[in-house]
Amino acid sequence: MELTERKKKILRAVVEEYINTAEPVGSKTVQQRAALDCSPATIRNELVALDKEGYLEQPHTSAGRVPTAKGYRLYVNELMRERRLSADETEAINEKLRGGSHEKLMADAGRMATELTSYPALTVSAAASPTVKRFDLIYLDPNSFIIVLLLTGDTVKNKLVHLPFSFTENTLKRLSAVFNASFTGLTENKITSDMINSAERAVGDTMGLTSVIAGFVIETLTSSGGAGASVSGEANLLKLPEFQDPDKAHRLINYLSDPHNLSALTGSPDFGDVKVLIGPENAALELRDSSVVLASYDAGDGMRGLIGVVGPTRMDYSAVAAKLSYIAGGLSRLLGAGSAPPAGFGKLMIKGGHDDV
Amino acid sequence: MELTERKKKILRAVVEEYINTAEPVGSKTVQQRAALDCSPATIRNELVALDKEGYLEQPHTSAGRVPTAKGYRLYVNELMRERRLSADETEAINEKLRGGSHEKLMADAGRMATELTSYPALTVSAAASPTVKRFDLIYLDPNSFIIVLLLTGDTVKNKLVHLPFSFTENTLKRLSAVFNASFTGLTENKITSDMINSAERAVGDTMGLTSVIAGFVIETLTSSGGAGASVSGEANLLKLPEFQDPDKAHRLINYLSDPHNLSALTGSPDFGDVKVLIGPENAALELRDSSVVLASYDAGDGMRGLIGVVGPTRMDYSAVAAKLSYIAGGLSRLLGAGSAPPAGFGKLMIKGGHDDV
DNA sequence: TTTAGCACTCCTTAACTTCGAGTGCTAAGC
DNA sequence: GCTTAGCACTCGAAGTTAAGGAGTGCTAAA
Repeated sequence: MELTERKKKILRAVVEEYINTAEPVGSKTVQQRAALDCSPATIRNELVALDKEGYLEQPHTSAGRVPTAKGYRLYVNELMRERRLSADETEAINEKLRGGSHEKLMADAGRMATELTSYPALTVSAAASPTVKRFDLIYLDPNSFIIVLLLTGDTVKNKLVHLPFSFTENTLKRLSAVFNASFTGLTENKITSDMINSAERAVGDTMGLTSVIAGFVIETLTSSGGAGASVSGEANLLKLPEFQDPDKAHRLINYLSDPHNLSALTGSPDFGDVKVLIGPENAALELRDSSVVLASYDAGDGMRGLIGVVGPTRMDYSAVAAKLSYIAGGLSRLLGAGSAPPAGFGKLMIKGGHDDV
Repeated sequence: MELTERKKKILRAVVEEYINTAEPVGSKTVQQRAALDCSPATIRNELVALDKEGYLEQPHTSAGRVPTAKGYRLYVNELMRERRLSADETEAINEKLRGGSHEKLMADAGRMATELTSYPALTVSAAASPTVKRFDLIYLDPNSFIIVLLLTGDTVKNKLVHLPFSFTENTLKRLSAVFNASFTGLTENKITSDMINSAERAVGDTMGLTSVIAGFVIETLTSSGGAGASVSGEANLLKLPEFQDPDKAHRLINYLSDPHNLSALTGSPDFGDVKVLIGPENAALELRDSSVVLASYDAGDGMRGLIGVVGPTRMDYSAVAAKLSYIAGGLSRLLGAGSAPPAGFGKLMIKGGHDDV
């Protein structure tokens, strides 16, 4: 059942006032805020109706109204006015978000999001199913070499290997050729032990070099496929009235500090533009009375990521969504595949990172 | 002026009781705890003396006693009984701490420290002055290549570079040779623009390839020299009675979340075994009513690092120091040049802060 | 020097009060 | 039928007072 225009106006007023003050909103305040041509008494009647329909609730009899998750949902879907960023804000974001490795960019973006929204920010990035594009072995001495893997998404991974037995540079060259020929373009689950065995025979490796290298390849593909996730600005929660209870804050911060939990948020498959999860809409128990706003970006080459913030359900969704969307847009632009050619010299388009594994 | 035996016993009892309960300690409790052959009245007289000498204080008249920073300092320096780890504890640490990259090990060690002490753990690692040991360029296509640097400390760094102009594999080979010849073994401040220019001439590079690469080398040496720092388990503070005030907790967590602040802790140059900084002994204002316990490890090749925890001044210094010392010993063992077994491993030696206050 | 005795201090907790914002309801007005 | 003024009522927030108790400092005697 569709709400009347007036009810919508009232609901909007309640939500917006509550977002600002964190105090239950009374009929008189609504009247002023919504600039309605009717008395507080009339508004009280409407409030009762909105209450019955589940959009609002009272902390206790004879207190003002507070939006429910359903109320926020309607607000976000229909009532919210689009918030555009000010020139200052976009400029600040552009300023902070220039180049660097994928990791650095994500960290900067997270800090930026925290700074702009004053909520904890989280970033998650995941290659859908990474594969090796290019494979190299760098010979150092008879017992050591470096493995360098170029993955889809232009991520570079490396590992320094010391072995208790010796080998020749030539062996490494052959191994490198074999791996480039047979292990590129494969996702982790496509690599079988048969393949490793046949590679071993192809180079005549009797010492297990092949399996050391294959092990690293598999490990890298697995861990890169798993998302890289991090949080920043958790401490900001403590300033919010809804987290004055240290226990409550502890539970949430603790939950956020486990990257595993963050990756779970990617579970939601629809990488749309901005996604808002309000209170109980969150799968995780720990997030049930908080809200999460997520914006996704596309780094090209199968790499996708999320940047988001976690805050109380009482959140300025409009402003937060606008900011995150803008940041995510910047990330897509900076990381995305369709990268425009660099402007001039010294302004290089540089991808990849300093990953040491 | 040296304290009498009895006063020391009393001080120890107060400190240890307060560590356990977080409540001011009364004369009667001291009597029981210290198993002294005198009445509470006698102990009260002694408490007054310890109070006057600055080892104890009262939150208010007619409350029990609480140790001052000076009291804790004496306790840590002289009164504390060495705590040895249980087999379970050492086993748990050995279990968690096996291999992996330096970063992974540090992260594991931090988590371990948080888990064992239930305080936030911090890790800081720094290469004294890293240099490049080996230099490689991997040709990908006419516009892209990967730079791979092997640094002292066996850290490998890489970067994928896309350029708006093209070059040949041969050019890269020559560049690689030149860099290996003239840029290895140099600390960041030894690299001059003259050197870069002459390298440029040597390969006949007119496009600025050389300066791109040199830029990365310098950037890498600079950022690796700067310490890598991180914290984990900040949320644990919120469970402590001294951080029930969200504002206080906020200030500290915020302070810890800036890696720059953590690196500052390395400032203290004496990498001894274990270092305890009690309350006002800390330089940072934000740490003035907390304590920090730091253990250092040596990863060989000029790499050194710290692992520590931050907690209330009311901290079980003995247990914390033992645990950190053991973890740091493990790190030295796993990361160290493999050569000498870390001296005094498992043995507890505490170097203190200043004797003022 | 030690200790029993005792008055005193001051925090903690709980019960009770006041205050006021905001409600729901009723009845009158448009 | 919708709106609105009026009014009694509810209930938390904030302040006040009172009781309880842990622990002290002091004094005087052993």
